[in-house]
Amino acid sequence: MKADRYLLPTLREVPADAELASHQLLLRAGYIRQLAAGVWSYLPLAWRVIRRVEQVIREEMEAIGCLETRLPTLTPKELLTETGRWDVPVVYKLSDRRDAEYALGFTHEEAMCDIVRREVRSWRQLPLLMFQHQTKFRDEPRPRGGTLRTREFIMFDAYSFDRDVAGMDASFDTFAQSYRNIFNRMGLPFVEAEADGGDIGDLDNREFLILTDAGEDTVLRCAEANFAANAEACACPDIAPTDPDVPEEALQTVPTPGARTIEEVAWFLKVAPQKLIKTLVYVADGTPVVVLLCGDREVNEIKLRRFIGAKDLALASEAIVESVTGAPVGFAGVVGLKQNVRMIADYEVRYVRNGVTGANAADAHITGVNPGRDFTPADYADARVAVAGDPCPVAPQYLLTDARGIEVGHIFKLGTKYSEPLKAAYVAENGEQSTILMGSYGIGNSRLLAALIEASHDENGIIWHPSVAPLQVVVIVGNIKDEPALAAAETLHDELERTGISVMLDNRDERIGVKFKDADLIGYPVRVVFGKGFASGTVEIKARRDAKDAAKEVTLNGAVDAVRERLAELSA
RNA sequence: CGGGGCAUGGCGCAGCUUGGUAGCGCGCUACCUUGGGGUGGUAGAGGUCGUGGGUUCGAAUCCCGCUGCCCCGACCA
Repeated sequence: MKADRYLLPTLREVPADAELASHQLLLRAGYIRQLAAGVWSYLPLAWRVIRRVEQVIREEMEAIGCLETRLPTLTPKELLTETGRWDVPVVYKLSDRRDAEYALGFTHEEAMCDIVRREVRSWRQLPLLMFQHQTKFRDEPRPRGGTLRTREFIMFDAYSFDRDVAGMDASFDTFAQSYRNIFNRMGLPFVEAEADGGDIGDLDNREFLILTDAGEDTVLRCAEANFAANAEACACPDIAPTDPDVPEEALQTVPTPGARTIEEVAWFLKVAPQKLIKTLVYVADGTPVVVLLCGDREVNEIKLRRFIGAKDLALASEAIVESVTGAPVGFAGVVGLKQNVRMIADYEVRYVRNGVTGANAADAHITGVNPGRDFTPADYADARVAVAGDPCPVAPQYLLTDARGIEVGHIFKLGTKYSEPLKAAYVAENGEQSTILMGSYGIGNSRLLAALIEASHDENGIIWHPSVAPLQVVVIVGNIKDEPALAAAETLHDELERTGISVMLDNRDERIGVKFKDADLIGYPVRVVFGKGFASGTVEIKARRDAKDAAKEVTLNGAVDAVRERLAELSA
């Protein structure tokens, strides 16, 4: 590759719209350009990285016998109607000239399962693993962070089809290990976390994240127990406090004029927020439910919805709150609700002694409230959001710490969630029809582009791992008017390419400082300079991650070997 | 969808308060110069000031509507 014939639109200044380091560097180093909100063009350098990423994944898929396919982007409405996913909010819809309707592919469980239901007959054909690399379309409410969250993005997605649960579990484990191999090969430090499967599937699932402050997700971790979970899915164990027993006080109604929020009531009554029993009214599939939490806690609607088994769950409207409690919003309480509705309390509420709760009447609260004596919830459940400082769910003697993370991969056991409605079945060994069990596995390739940079850059630019770098080596000619140097650099460029090492020859008529700056910005793992030492037969070799002045002189004859050694060392 | 911000040559910005010839730096073109971390100089090219309307003799500037983009939140298969 010759720089004078390449598209290298590097920017000296930071584009105003970019906040994240990865976003700024992708723009400044000439990798991407924006076409619309959440819609990005990949310039030649970025496309090379994407293809490298795809290749690493492809090789790991071949290693586990996962077959590469390419499914359509257009998905007919009828197929998505079979699984009830035509009307999910992120779908881009379009119609043809005969008014037939289609979705732009946002994921491919249905399309992949459709092939299997048509072509797979017998247990002998299972398990079957297939994958593709493809552009997905999702009408994101808010794209952000360059290629971190976009409306059109490149994704690896794989699907497993198994005979039984044991097979599905084995496939899941196979992919989990494959993911570790993939990210390790890219030199990407990652964490595996228990996660919420969203609507895609609610069986076992696991996220692969890289930890960075730029991340959108909060990960809770326990180093001692080697535990990690996405905060939205992290379990909270039911643990009794070790506090000494406190005698129960009598109920007392106290005036709290205008104090509606937890903070206001806690301040007004001079009690700790965790003494307050927060009383929330939800509507689950049309039925009101009262949820109780300690005042310093937030409800985890994902856990709550799952516990109730509801399809829809949302905070009740003001009118419903008033009809359930008989009081304006802000004064709901556990004692003396107007309507008899199901009451679900978070585990912690069980251990509240002499708590405070709304009086179900305007401008009043009740003190001395004790569970068991004054109210009895239908259920105690894990209903709150876990936060840093909470006990670890697997080793409660340790406390969780938090960190931000970018989700780069997610794997799911799907069971029969899609194969059942789509009627994907096979004839088992015993001659009976049986439903196929599925798994699905995704990696956001274009998001990975940003994540790799978040995980590896400095103030001068990107630092690529050789496995994903757009080019392995940049050969810089200090001054192209030095014709022997230029000629020798061209020869080295050709030799390196012949040995299978991708290389950019920076033969532009620029000062050497410009070439150094661009090389650092673009992030080639290894740099070779034809400069001062060339007259005496040497060139300089330096890895991008080395210090500025760490270049080593090698003889021109030894340059190819030296580059190869350096790359091997960087790849380890 | 709620809150905030921005829109002026390719990029970064000033000009707007107080209406009167559209400006700066970088980049780009040509030539000279320089040649180890974005060299210095000379001469150039390039802008319907996001868009529609209104006020005015006159609008980048004042008023109203719309659109686009960014950030926070909601949401996020």
